[in-house]
Amino acid sequence: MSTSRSTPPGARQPLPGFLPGDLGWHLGMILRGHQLAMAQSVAPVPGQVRGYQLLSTVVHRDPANQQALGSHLGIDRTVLTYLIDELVEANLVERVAAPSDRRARKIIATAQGARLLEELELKVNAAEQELLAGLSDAQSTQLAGLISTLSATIHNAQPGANPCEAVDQLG
Amino acid sequence: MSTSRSTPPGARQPLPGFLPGDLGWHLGMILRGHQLAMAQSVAPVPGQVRGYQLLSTVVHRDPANQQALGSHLGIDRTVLTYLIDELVEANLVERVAAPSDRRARKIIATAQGARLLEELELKVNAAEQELLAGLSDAQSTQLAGLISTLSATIHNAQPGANPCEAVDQLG
DNA sequence: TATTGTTATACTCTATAACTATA
DNA sequence: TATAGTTATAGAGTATAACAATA
Repeated sequence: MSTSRSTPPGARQPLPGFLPGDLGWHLGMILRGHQLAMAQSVAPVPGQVRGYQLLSTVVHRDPANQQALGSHLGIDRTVLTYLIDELVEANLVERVAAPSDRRARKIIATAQGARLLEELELKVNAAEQELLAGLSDAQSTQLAGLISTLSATIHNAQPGANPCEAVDQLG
Repeated sequence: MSTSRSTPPGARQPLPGFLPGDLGWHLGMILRGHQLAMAQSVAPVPGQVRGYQLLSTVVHRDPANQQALGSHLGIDRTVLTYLIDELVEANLVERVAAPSDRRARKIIATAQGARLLEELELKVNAAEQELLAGLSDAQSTQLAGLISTLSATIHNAQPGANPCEAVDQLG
């Protein structure tokens, strides 16, 4: 097991019971299950899970402009334009002028959008809890803490790819 | 769905510090980070992470036919054909006749494919450990256990979507 | 000159349907 | 009739480049 280059001296062993790459395999399976479970809950919003996440972000995180919104959602600005168009068409959000920068648009929820989000959150929460049915409350809490830590680490380590900090500047 | 509304009486509360839907958001961010980290490690294999996972599955799980392989990877049989074509072209795997069923093909690794997998697994493991750098060894082990349980629950609850059991019949 | 957002285009990924050869 | 695999086609999703307005 002597390596000429890649492995650093203090490299850890694979996760117990996991083959190399299994972490991604399990994550992918869980995420697919999540999207499938969510699909039914978020059906009233255009753009599936993405549309729901956009509405949720707009209401709860109040990003200052579309760029901040797109960064948080992890989607390109060109994709975001079309997604927003759909939600505007459905009268769930609207574009308003950003106060500080006349180039930018701020996305806010309409009354109808805010009302719909409240309804959907009940169903989404139920769907997520059902997804976690195989774990105890303590285990679910544990998992939530671990993935919070992990995702925070990741977007700090990859500032270019996911500059989620931008969304934290409330406006 | 027995009720016309939604929330069952014993529904649990959202995860602490999570908005409804945040579970998927965090999972998505971690999975994107994982794919990004893996991309460099698995570059020699065609088809990116999918190609690596295919090679790993063929070597370590020895699925009886393409359908079992595709089920495990969570990809459609029509997509799988093209992916296998690429790996065959690169001389990493080959199609052989399945012993029990003349309609089916079994995918096995070539010597070159097995050799490459061994090399890549060192890098993949290093990449995954780097992704987990923000967690202690104990926390990483904890996380591995939790997502194993979760993914097992999920593909049991969705037998149609992910019949991974089919891959367990070694052959 | 750089940035925000839009639009048009092209590319990738995935799904649908039709076909063969076996069962 | 049903299933394993292939192929061709179509669709969704995403990225690239060019543009207008503003900083």
